[in-house]
Amino acid sequence: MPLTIGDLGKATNTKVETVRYYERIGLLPKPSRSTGNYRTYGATELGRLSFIRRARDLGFSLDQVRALLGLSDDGTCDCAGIDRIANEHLREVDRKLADLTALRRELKAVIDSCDGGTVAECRIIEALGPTIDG
Amino acid sequence: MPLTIGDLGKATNTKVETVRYYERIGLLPKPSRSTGNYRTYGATELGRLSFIRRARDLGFSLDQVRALLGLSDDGTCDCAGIDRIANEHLREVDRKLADLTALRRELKAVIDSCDGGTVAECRIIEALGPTIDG
DNA sequence: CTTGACCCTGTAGCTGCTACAGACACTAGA
DNA sequence: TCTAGTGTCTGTAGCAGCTACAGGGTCAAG
Repeated sequence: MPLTIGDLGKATNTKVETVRYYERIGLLPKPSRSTGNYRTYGATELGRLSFIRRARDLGFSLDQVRALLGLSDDGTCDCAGIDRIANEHLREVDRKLADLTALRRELKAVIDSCDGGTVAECRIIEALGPTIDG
Repeated sequence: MPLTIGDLGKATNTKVETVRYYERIGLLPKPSRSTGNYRTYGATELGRLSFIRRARDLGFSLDQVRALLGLSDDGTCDCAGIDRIANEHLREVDRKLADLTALRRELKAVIDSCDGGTVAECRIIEALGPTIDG
C-alpha cells in the first residue's frame, strides 16, 4: 500500500511542500511515480522522513541532518562520528541557552526600570537609547 | 561634523549594508546627501541607530523595533504601549528558554543512550528513528 | 459528468541581514 | 597632475528553512 505525498506528510506531521523541499535539496531520494505522475512512498521513505523530522525537532540543522543520514547510511555504524555531531549540537544549544538567559536578564532589568510609577519619561526608551559614554 | 555611513557603522557596530537596509525598510529616515551624493548623518541618526541596535541585541524583531520607535516618536511617551511590547517580548523569550531547555534535556538523553560502550548498533540513530507505535 | 480534494511544476515570499558587481568620489603620496 | 587605494553609490542575489501561491493535471464519489 504505497503512500501519497499527503499520506506521508500526515504520518510525519510534515507539510507537503516541505517534503518536496527535502527532495529538492537531496535529503529525500526522488521517489517512484504512479501512472498519474504522483510521488509514491513506502516504509523506507517514511522511516527516513521520520528520522529527519525528529532530528529537526531536536534542533539539528539540515546540514547536520544530512551528515547524520550519511553516517547512518554507511553500512558501518560510525557511532563516533554521530556522537561528535550530536555533542557539537549540544554545545551549540548550551551556548544559545546561555545567550538567551543573559538576554532575558537584561531585558527584565530594562522593563523593571520602568516599573516605578507614572513618570513623564519612559525609562525603557531611555534604557534602550545610546550610552552616554559612547 | 557630519558622519559618513562608514563612521555611523563604526560608531554603532553596524555594517554599512545593514544601515542601508534599515533605511530601505524605513527604520532609518532617508538622510541628507553630500555634494558627492554620500549619505550624511548627525547625532539624531546616531541615536536612532543606537536605539535600534540595542533593541535588536535584546532580541526584539524589526517589527517590534519599528513599533517601539513609533511610540517613542510620539510626543506623548506612551509608556503603557512600550511596556506592553517589552513584556510580550519577555514572554516570547521565556517560551524560547523553556523550549530550548526541553530540547536540551531530550538531546542529552539521546546522546547518553549511546554512551554505554561499543555496541554494533548506534543508539543515537535508533533514538532518532521512527517510533514503533506510529 | 461534475464537483472537490488532491497532486504536479515553478517561482516568489518570509526574516534580517550579507555579499557581490560595476560605477563614481575622495584622499594621500609620487 | 597622475595614480593607487579606499570609501561610497545603486541594484540585485544569496543564506536557512521553509511557506504560499499560480495555473494546471488527476482521481474518487455522487
